[in-house]
Amino acid sequence: MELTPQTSLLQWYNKNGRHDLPWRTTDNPYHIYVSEIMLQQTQVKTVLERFYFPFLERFPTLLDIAESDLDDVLKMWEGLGYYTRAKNLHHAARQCNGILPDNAHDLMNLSGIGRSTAHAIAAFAYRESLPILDANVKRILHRYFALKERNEKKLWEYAYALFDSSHPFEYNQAMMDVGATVCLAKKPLCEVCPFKESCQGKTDPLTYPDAKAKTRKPIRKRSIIVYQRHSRYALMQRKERFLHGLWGFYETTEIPGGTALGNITQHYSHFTLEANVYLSHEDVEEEFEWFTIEEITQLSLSRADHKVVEFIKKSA
DNA sequence: GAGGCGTGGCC
DNA sequence: TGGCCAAGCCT
Repeated sequence: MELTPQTSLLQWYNKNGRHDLPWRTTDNPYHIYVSEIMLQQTQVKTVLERFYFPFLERFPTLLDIAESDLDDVLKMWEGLGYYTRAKNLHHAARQCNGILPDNAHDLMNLSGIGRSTAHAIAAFAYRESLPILDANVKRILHRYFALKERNEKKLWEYAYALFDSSHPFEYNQAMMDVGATVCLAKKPLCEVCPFKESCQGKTDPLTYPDAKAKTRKPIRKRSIIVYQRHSRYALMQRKERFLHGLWGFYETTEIPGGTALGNITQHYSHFTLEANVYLSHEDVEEEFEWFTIEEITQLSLSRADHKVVEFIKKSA
Protein backbone atom coordinates (compact mmCIF):
# COMPACT_ATOMS: atom_id res chain seq x y z
CA MET A 1 0.00 0.00 0.00
CA GLU A 2 1.24 3.43 -0.96
CA LEU A 3 1.89 6.00 1.76
CA THR A 4 0.34 9.43 1.50
CA PRO A 5 2.93 12.15 0.89
CA GLN A 6 2.18 13.50 4.37
CA THR A 7 2.83 10.16 6.02
CA SER A 8 5.99 9.66 4.01
CA LEU A 9 7.21 13.12 5.05
CA LEU A 10 6.43 12.45 8.71
CA GLN A 11 8.37 9.19 8.66
CA TRP A 12 11.28 10.88 6.94
CA TYR A 13 11.24 13.67 9.53
CA ASN A 14 11.22 11.31 12.49
CA LYS A 15 14.32 9.60 11.15
CA ASN A 16 16.20 12.45 9.43
CA GLY A 17 14.95 15.73 10.92
CA ARG A 18 17.25 18.20 12.68
CA HIS A 19 15.67 17.48 16.04
CA ASP A 20 18.39 19.05 18.16
CA LEU A 21 17.99 22.66 17.01
CA PRO A 22 17.46 24.68 20.22
CA TRP A 23 14.39 26.51 18.88
CA ARG A 24 12.78 23.11 18.28
CA THR A 25 13.41 21.71 21.72
CA THR A 26 11.93 24.73 23.53
CA ASP A 27 8.32 25.61 24.10
CA ASN A 28 9.13 29.23 24.94
CA PRO A 29 7.22 31.29 22.33
CA TYR A 30 9.60 34.23 22.70
CA HIS A 31 12.63 32.04 21.96
CA ILE A 32 10.87 30.66 18.91
CA TYR A 33 9.96 34.18 17.79
CA VAL A 34 13.56 35.39 18.06
CA SER A 35 14.79 32.38 16.12
CA GLU A 36 12.26 32.94 13.34
CA ILE A 37 13.32 36.56 12.90
CA MET A 38 17.04 35.78 13.03
CA LEU A 39 16.67 32.96 10.53
CA GLN A 40 15.05 35.13 7.87
CA GLN A 41 17.42 35.11 4.88
CA THR A 42 20.11 33.85 7.22
CA GLN A 43 21.84 30.48 7.52
CA VAL A 44 21.13 28.23 10.49
CA LYS A 45 24.85 27.93 11.24
CA THR A 46 25.27 31.69 11.64
CA VAL A 47 22.30 32.05 13.99
CA LEU A 48 23.19 28.95 15.98
CA GLU A 49 26.87 29.64 16.48
CA ARG A 50 26.98 33.41 16.92
CA PHE A 51 23.70 35.13 17.68
CA TYR A 52 20.86 33.07 19.16
CA PHE A 53 22.26 32.29 22.62
CA PRO A 54 24.02 35.63 23.30
CA PHE A 55 20.87 37.50 22.30
CA LEU A 56 18.63 35.48 24.64
CA GLU A 57 21.13 35.84 27.44
CA ARG A 58 21.14 39.62 27.01
CA PHE A 59 17.35 39.77 26.57
CA PRO A 60 15.83 36.85 28.52
CA THR A 61 12.25 37.98 27.90
CA LEU A 62 10.36 40.03 25.35
CA LEU A 63 9.71 42.57 28.09
CA ASP A 64 13.48 43.05 28.44
CA ILE A 65 13.54 44.13 24.79
CA ALA A 66 10.56 46.43 25.23
CA GLU A 67 12.26 48.15 28.17
CA SER A 68 15.62 48.53 26.39
CA ASP A 69 16.86 51.15 23.93
CA LEU A 70 16.98 50.23 20.25
CA ASP A 71 20.75 50.80 20.37
CA ASP A 72 21.10 47.95 22.85
CA VAL A 73 19.15 45.61 20.59
CA LEU A 74 21.20 46.70 17.58
CA LYS A 75 24.42 45.94 19.47
CA MET A 76 23.35 42.31 19.82
CA TRP A 77 22.29 42.30 16.15
CA GLU A 78 25.63 43.71 14.96
CA GLY A 79 27.03 41.51 12.19
CA LEU A 80 23.79 39.63 11.57
CA GLY A 81 22.58 41.98 8.84
CA TYR A 82 19.17 43.17 7.69
CA TYR A 83 19.04 45.53 10.64
CA THR A 84 15.43 46.48 10.04
CA ARG A 85 14.69 43.16 11.72
CA ALA A 86 16.16 44.45 14.97
CA LYS A 87 14.24 47.70 14.69
CA ASN A 88 11.00 45.82 14.02
CA LEU A 89 11.67 43.38 16.85
CA HIS A 90 12.17 46.28 19.25
CA HIS A 91 9.04 48.01 17.98
CA ALA A 92 7.00 44.81 18.14
CA ALA A 93 8.05 44.23 21.75
CA ARG A 94 6.63 47.62 22.65
CA GLN A 95 3.53 47.16 20.49
CA CYS A 96 2.50 44.16 22.59
CA ASN A 97 3.93 45.42 25.89
CA GLY A 98 6.27 42.47 26.05
CA ILE A 99 3.44 39.95 25.88
CA LEU A 100 3.62 37.92 22.68
CA PRO A 101 0.21 37.19 21.11
CA ASP A 102 -0.74 33.50 21.12
CA ASN A 103 -2.23 33.25 17.62
CA ALA A 104 -1.16 33.89 14.05
CA HIS A 105 -3.73 36.59 13.39
CA ASP A 106 -2.51 38.85 16.19
CA LEU A 107 1.15 38.00 15.57
CA MET A 108 0.80 39.25 12.01
CA ASN A 109 -0.14 42.71 13.27
CA LEU A 110 3.31 43.13 14.84
CA SER A 111 6.12 44.87 12.97
CA GLY A 112 8.40 42.47 11.14
CA ILE A 113 6.03 39.50 11.30
CA GLY A 114 4.52 38.62 7.94
CA ARG A 115 2.20 35.79 7.10
CA SER A 116 4.81 33.03 6.92
CA THR A 117 6.58 34.02 10.13
CA ALA A 118 3.24 34.38 11.93
CA HIS A 119 2.27 30.90 10.81
CA ALA A 120 5.66 29.53 11.84
CA ILE A 121 5.51 30.97 15.36
CA ALA A 122 1.88 29.90 15.77
CA ALA A 123 2.56 26.37 14.53
CA PHE A 124 5.77 25.86 16.51
CA ALA A 125 4.84 27.59 19.75
CA TYR A 126 1.09 27.00 19.94
CA ARG A 127 0.51 24.08 17.55
CA GLU A 128 -1.87 26.20 15.49
CA SER A 129 -2.70 24.33 12.28
CA LEU A 130 -1.25 26.61 9.60
CA PRO A 131 1.33 26.06 6.84
CA ILE A 132 4.40 28.21 6.30
CA LEU A 133 5.65 29.44 2.93
CA ASP A 134 9.34 30.16 3.06
CA ALA A 135 12.01 29.68 0.41
CA ASN A 136 12.35 25.99 1.24
CA VAL A 137 8.65 25.29 0.94
CA LYS A 138 8.41 27.36 -2.23
CA ARG A 139 11.15 25.33 -3.90
CA ILE A 140 9.51 22.06 -2.89
CA LEU A 141 6.08 23.17 -4.08
CA HIS A 142 7.40 24.41 -7.40
CA ARG A 143 8.91 21.00 -8.03
CA TYR A 144 6.22 18.86 -6.42
CA PHE A 145 3.44 20.45 -8.46
CA ALA A 146 5.66 21.15 -11.51
CA LEU A 147 5.05 24.89 -11.40
CA LYS A 148 7.13 27.02 -13.75
CA GLU A 149 5.50 30.29 -12.82
CA ARG A 150 6.47 32.26 -9.71
CA ASN A 151 3.17 33.30 -8.16
CA GLU A 152 2.95 33.99 -4.44
CA LYS A 153 -0.83 33.79 -4.25
CA LYS A 154 -1.04 30.45 -6.03
CA LEU A 155 1.84 29.08 -3.96
CA TRP A 156 -0.14 29.72 -0.79
CA GLU A 157 -2.97 27.63 -2.24
CA TYR A 158 -0.56 24.81 -3.00
CA ALA A 159 0.94 25.20 0.47
CA TYR A 160 -2.47 24.43 1.94
CA ALA A 161 -3.02 21.62 -0.56
CA LEU A 162 0.04 19.67 0.58
CA PHE A 163 -0.23 20.69 4.25
CA ASP A 164 -0.73 18.03 6.92
CA SER A 165 -3.21 19.83 9.14
CA SER A 166 -3.04 17.08 11.77
CA HIS A 167 0.68 17.65 12.42
CA PRO A 168 1.40 21.35 11.88
CA PHE A 169 4.61 21.39 13.94
CA GLU A 170 6.17 18.32 12.40
CA TYR A 171 5.00 19.10 8.86
CA ASN A 172 6.41 22.61 8.78
CA GLN A 173 9.70 21.63 10.41
CA ALA A 174 9.97 18.67 8.05
CA MET A 175 9.37 20.81 4.98
CA MET A 176 12.20 23.13 5.98
CA ASP A 177 14.49 20.16 6.59
CA VAL A 178 13.66 18.58 3.25
CA GLY A 179 14.28 21.94 1.58
CA ALA A 180 17.55 22.45 3.40
CA THR A 181 18.99 18.94 3.06
CA VAL A 182 17.23 17.11 0.17
CA CYS A 183 15.34 19.35 -2.22
CA LEU A 184 18.43 21.50 -2.73
CA ALA A 185 18.42 24.40 -5.15
CA LYS A 186 21.36 23.22 -7.27
CA LYS A 187 21.65 19.52 -6.41
CA PRO A 188 18.30 17.98 -5.52
CA LEU A 189 18.73 14.53 -3.96
CA CYS A 190 15.55 13.01 -5.37
CA GLU A 191 16.49 9.41 -4.61
CA VAL A 192 16.30 10.01 -0.86
CA CYS A 193 13.32 12.38 -0.95
CA PRO A 194 10.15 11.47 0.97
CA PHE A 195 8.16 12.86 -1.98
CA LYS A 196 9.90 10.76 -4.64
CA GLU A 197 6.74 8.74 -5.37
CA SER A 198 4.37 11.65 -6.00
CA CYS A 199 6.59 14.59 -6.98
CA GLN A 200 5.58 15.83 -10.44
CA GLY A 201 8.91 17.49 -11.05
CA LYS A 202 11.25 14.65 -10.13
CA THR A 203 12.40 13.98 -13.70
CA ASP A 204 13.60 17.56 -14.24
CA PRO A 205 13.61 19.34 -10.86
CA LEU A 206 16.03 22.04 -11.98
CA THR A 207 13.49 23.44 -14.44
CA TYR A 208 11.09 24.54 -11.67
CA PRO A 209 10.48 27.39 -11.33
CA ASP A 210 11.59 29.55 -14.26
CA ALA A 211 15.03 31.02 -13.69
CA LYS A 212 15.25 34.55 -12.40
CA ALA A 213 16.43 37.17 -14.85
CA LYS A 214 20.11 37.80 -14.25
CA THR A 215 20.94 41.28 -13.08
CA ARG A 216 24.38 42.61 -12.36
CA LYS A 217 24.93 44.32 -9.05
CA PRO A 218 25.92 47.96 -9.53
CA ILE A 219 29.22 49.15 -8.09
CA ARG A 220 29.24 52.32 -6.01
CA LYS A 221 32.61 54.00 -5.76
CA ARG A 222 32.94 56.16 -2.69
CA SER A 223 35.49 57.85 -0.45
CA ILE A 224 35.38 57.27 3.28
CA ILE A 225 37.00 60.04 5.31
CA VAL A 226 38.06 59.40 8.86
CA TYR A 227 38.22 62.77 10.57
CA GLN A 228 40.53 62.81 13.56
CA ARG A 229 40.87 65.21 16.50
CA HIS A 230 43.62 64.16 18.87
CA SER A 231 42.71 60.56 19.71
CA ARG A 232 39.08 60.80 18.70
CA TYR A 233 37.35 59.97 15.43
CA ALA A 234 34.16 61.32 13.84
CA LEU A 235 31.13 59.07 13.37
CA MET A 236 27.45 59.60 12.70
CA GLN A 237 24.49 57.37 13.47
CA ARG A 238 22.66 56.50 10.27
CA LYS A 239 19.13 57.84 10.07
CA GLU A 240 18.21 56.40 6.67
CA ARG A 241 16.77 52.95 6.09
CA PHE A 242 20.06 51.54 4.84
CA LEU A 243 22.04 50.26 7.84
CA HIS A 244 19.57 52.13 10.00
CA GLY A 245 20.77 52.89 13.51
CA LEU A 246 24.34 51.78 12.87
CA TRP A 247 27.24 54.18 13.33
CA GLY A 248 29.57 54.98 10.47
CA PHE A 249 32.36 57.19 9.21
CA TYR A 250 31.79 59.96 6.71
CA GLU A 251 31.17 58.77 3.16
CA THR A 252 31.24 60.92 0.02
CA THR A 253 31.49 60.78 -3.74
CA GLU A 254 34.20 63.48 -3.64
CA ILE A 255 37.89 62.69 -3.94
CA PRO A 256 39.38 64.21 -0.79
CA GLY A 257 42.84 65.06 0.44
CA GLY A 258 44.40 63.45 3.48
CA THR A 259 46.33 60.27 4.07
CA ALA A 260 45.23 57.22 2.11
CA LEU A 261 44.69 54.30 4.52
CA GLY A 262 43.58 51.64 2.05
CA ASN A 263 40.68 50.29 0.02
CA ILE A 264 37.67 48.25 1.03
CA THR A 265 35.14 46.25 -0.95
CA GLN A 266 31.83 45.35 0.65
CA HIS A 267 29.11 43.32 -1.03
CA TYR A 268 25.61 44.37 0.02
CA SER A 269 22.35 42.79 -1.01
CA HIS A 270 21.75 45.15 -3.91
CA PHE A 271 25.10 46.83 -4.70
CA THR A 272 28.82 46.54 -4.16
CA LEU A 273 30.68 49.28 -2.33
CA GLU A 274 34.24 50.07 -3.43
CA ALA A 275 35.71 52.72 -1.19
CA ASN A 276 39.04 54.42 -0.70
CA VAL A 277 39.65 55.29 2.93
CA TYR A 278 41.39 58.51 3.99
CA LEU A 279 42.53 59.95 7.30
CA SER A 280 42.05 63.71 7.71
CA HIS A 281 42.80 66.26 10.45
CA GLU A 282 40.79 69.02 8.82
CA ASP A 283 38.05 70.82 10.69
CA VAL A 284 34.55 69.64 9.89
CA GLU A 285 31.23 71.38 10.29
CA GLU A 286 29.06 68.31 9.97
CA GLU A 287 27.32 67.06 13.08
CA PHE A 288 29.57 64.23 14.10
CA GLU A 289 30.14 62.68 17.46
CA TRP A 290 33.70 61.97 18.48
CA PHE A 291 34.92 58.67 19.89
CA THR A 292 38.18 56.99 20.87
CA ILE A 293 38.92 53.58 19.37
CA GLU A 294 37.99 52.08 22.71
CA GLU A 295 34.63 53.84 22.70
CA ILE A 296 33.90 52.83 19.11
CA THR A 297 33.83 49.19 20.16
CA GLN A 298 30.75 50.00 22.23
CA LEU A 299 28.85 51.17 19.14
CA SER A 300 27.17 49.10 16.46
CA LEU A 301 29.02 49.31 13.15
CA SER A 302 28.52 47.76 9.76
CA ARG A 303 31.05 45.29 8.39
CA ALA A 304 32.48 47.98 6.10
CA ASP A 305 33.00 50.42 8.95
CA HIS A 306 34.66 47.70 11.01
CA LYS A 307 37.14 47.33 8.16
CA VAL A 308 37.80 51.07 8.42
CA VAL A 309 38.46 50.71 12.15
CA GLU A 310 41.06 48.07 11.36
CA PHE A 311 42.82 50.52 9.01
CA ILE A 312 42.87 53.13 11.79
CA LYS A 313 44.40 50.68 14.25
CA LYS A 314 47.13 49.72 11.76
CA SER A 315 48.00 53.34 10.97
CA ALA A 316 48.13 54.44 14.60
C1' DG B 1 4.50 43.58 -7.59
C1' DA B 2 9.13 44.88 -7.78
C1' DG B 3 12.91 46.60 -5.42
C1' DG B 4 15.40 47.72 -1.04
C1' DC B 5 17.52 45.56 2.60
C1' DG B 6 23.66 42.56 5.24
C1' DT B 7 26.53 39.08 5.85
C1' DG B 8 29.00 34.77 5.28
C1' DG B 9 29.61 30.46 2.83
C1' DC B 10 29.78 27.81 -1.19
C1' DC B 11 31.72 26.38 -5.69
C1' DT C 1 36.31 34.76 -8.08
C1' DG C 2 32.01 36.55 -8.92
C1' DG C 3 27.47 35.13 -8.53
C1' DC C 4 24.12 32.65 -5.85
C1' DC C 5 22.10 31.26 -1.97
C1' DA C 6 20.31 31.24 3.13
C1' DA C 7 13.51 30.01 8.00
C1' DG C 8 11.04 37.33 4.37
C1' DC C 9 9.18 41.79 5.31
C1' DC C 10 8.20 46.46 4.14
C1' DT C 11 7.37 50.23 1.03
